[in-house]
Amino acid sequence: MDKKKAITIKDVAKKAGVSSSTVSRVISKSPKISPETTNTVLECMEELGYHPNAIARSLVSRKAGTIGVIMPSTSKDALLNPFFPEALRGITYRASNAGYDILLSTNDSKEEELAVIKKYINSSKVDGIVLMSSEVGDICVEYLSSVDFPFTIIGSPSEHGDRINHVDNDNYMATYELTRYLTMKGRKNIAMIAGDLSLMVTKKRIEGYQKALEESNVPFDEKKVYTGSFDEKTGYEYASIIADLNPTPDGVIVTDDLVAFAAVRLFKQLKLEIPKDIAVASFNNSVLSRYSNPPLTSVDVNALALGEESIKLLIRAIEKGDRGNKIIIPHIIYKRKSTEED
Amino acid sequence: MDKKKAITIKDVAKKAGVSSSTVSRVISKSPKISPETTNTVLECMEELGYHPNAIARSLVSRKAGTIGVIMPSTSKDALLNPFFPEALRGITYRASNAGYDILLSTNDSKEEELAVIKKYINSSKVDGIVLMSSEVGDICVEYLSSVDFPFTIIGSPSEHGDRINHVDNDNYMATYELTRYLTMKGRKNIAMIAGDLSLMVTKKRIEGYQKALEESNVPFDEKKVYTGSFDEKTGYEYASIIADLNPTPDGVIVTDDLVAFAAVRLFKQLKLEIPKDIAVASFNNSVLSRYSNPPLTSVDVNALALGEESIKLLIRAIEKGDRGNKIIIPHIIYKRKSTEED
DNA sequence: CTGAAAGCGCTTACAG
DNA sequence: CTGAAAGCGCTTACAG
Repeated sequence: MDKKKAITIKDVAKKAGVSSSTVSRVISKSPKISPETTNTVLECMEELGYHPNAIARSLVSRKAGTIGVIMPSTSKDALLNPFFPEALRGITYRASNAGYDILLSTNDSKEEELAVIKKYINSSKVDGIVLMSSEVGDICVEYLSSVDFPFTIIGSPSEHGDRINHVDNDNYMATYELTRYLTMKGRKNIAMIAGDLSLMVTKKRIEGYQKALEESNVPFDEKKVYTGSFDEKTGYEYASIIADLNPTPDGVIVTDDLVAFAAVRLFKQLKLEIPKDIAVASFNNSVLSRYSNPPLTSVDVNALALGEESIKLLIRAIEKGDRGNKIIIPHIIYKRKSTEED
Repeated sequence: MDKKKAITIKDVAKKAGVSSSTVSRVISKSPKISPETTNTVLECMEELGYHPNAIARSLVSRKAGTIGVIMPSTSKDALLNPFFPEALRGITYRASNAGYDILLSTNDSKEEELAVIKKYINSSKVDGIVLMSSEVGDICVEYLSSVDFPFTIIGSPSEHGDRINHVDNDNYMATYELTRYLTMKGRKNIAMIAGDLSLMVTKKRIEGYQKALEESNVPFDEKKVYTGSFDEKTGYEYASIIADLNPTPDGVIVTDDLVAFAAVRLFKQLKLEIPKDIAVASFNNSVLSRYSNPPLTSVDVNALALGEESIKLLIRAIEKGDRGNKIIIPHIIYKRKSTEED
């Protein structure tokens, strides 16, 4: 593939009878160019079909005009719920509005993520980075902080949070409210399937759950909090353990619809009625939760807004050097039949 | 944000006591550098913490090292099924293995897509482009062909397909098989909810459906093919129309699980038994199809492979100028209770 | 096997 | 308001 000789700023300059400096200033909308020259230059650009070369521009301006987005591809952060696509949509939307492109990377481990981050930064390909997931003691957060490169986390950092830009839900409060709602409905024996303990969000949610139980005078029993891997299979396994408890819990909080859905299926197999015998409440408000039988009560975390705000924060970090900003996106609890007896 | 003075090839050259040409050659693994010089240069790079600047490299090599991915964000291509995230995973995986980064753009219309494509190309930010969806008479396909820029479609082009790289399923055959399978089960009155007619995939699927009916001596009736917008609401509406037909069809093919799921719910509301009264078969094999009650027979299109192969093709297009290659990814029909009476 | 030089397409002080 | 010149950090013929 040989590329044909590109039309450059010089061609435009020659045609317009000005210097390339002037053309450059027209491109960057510098105010000190007379309207007339601006116009002739603009016309010449049009006629020649000229387009600025972003690469050359980056080289001298030392701005990539690009934001790196680091996304997990599997595992801990169940990729099956619409969280990531939705957040990504918010990210690309805001970024492109602000004139940034998105460099996307999906990775299977934190080590891989770190390698990509270093590559992006060292090769000057990006001006800032969005981390779409973070865990306790996250090595990527650690690294980005240490080199003071502009970045934002979707989620919360486990350490020095006052110096790290992040956007998150109030997961403590969301789970508190969800649990309180169940206890208000008279549930007194509530289990939880919580996800991977290495994730900050899991910790926060367990805290909210515990707090709500305590306030409701329902004893907190850490044995009834099931953590670890997080997929359909886990949903089945934990659900069957929960069903076997004596007495059987009358409520379960599950932190993802997909897993909740699996649990519901198992409960139904065991002839447990939902919500009569056991209420089920969940997170992410995906299609699954709406269409499940019965429909699942679920917390909508507003992934779109999380994505959008992460970019707003990042751009402030890039352009103004802002650090340590935090934005909380409101959640909404959608109450459905899985917790509401008729 | 002022960036600290970067460590450049010159610093390495000085420290190693060689010219920057030599350092450059070491970076690009040019064979004509002696092992000794190579080693000392490598050491110096290590000691100085040197990393090549990808931007500068791109400028002179005229290669961006980046692939643009154009993704629809809404509408016609129901974003709720895991197709896009999965395909994206295949794309990023293959691309990063081949040393390319991914520039991602999500767009709400073909006009927007075209604008982004032009921007990517004109600003030299990408070496090639993947189109994740295409419609009949697609303006992006038209443009990319006309400028002969390397690109691949996931799906099929409506015109001059012999010159356009694309990877697709055999949607004609998949739907043919699915329909035949229903007629073999004794279904004689099969409706179809097919999706947006402006998409190539919709046309192909309708053709396969028609062919199978004809071969089964079941008359094809285009009135029983429901096209147009494609979401949960559509699923409900068309399903209620279908249920009202006289006689009521004994089978329906729906080209997406989410829509099928909505249809199933409506049928159940109307006390139609599935599959006894009406069999339902669908596409995409998402979580929904597995967890639906009853589980849905669904065609798995292997989005991951579609993504991976699209990149393989694109890289050949970029690096070797290949055009007009086509790859067919095998589909798998997962037969489940929605079409299988016990 | 290695170096000096030109150049990729821009921007930006500096000078006028 | 405009231009000449230097430079961003690299690669690549050309020459030796």
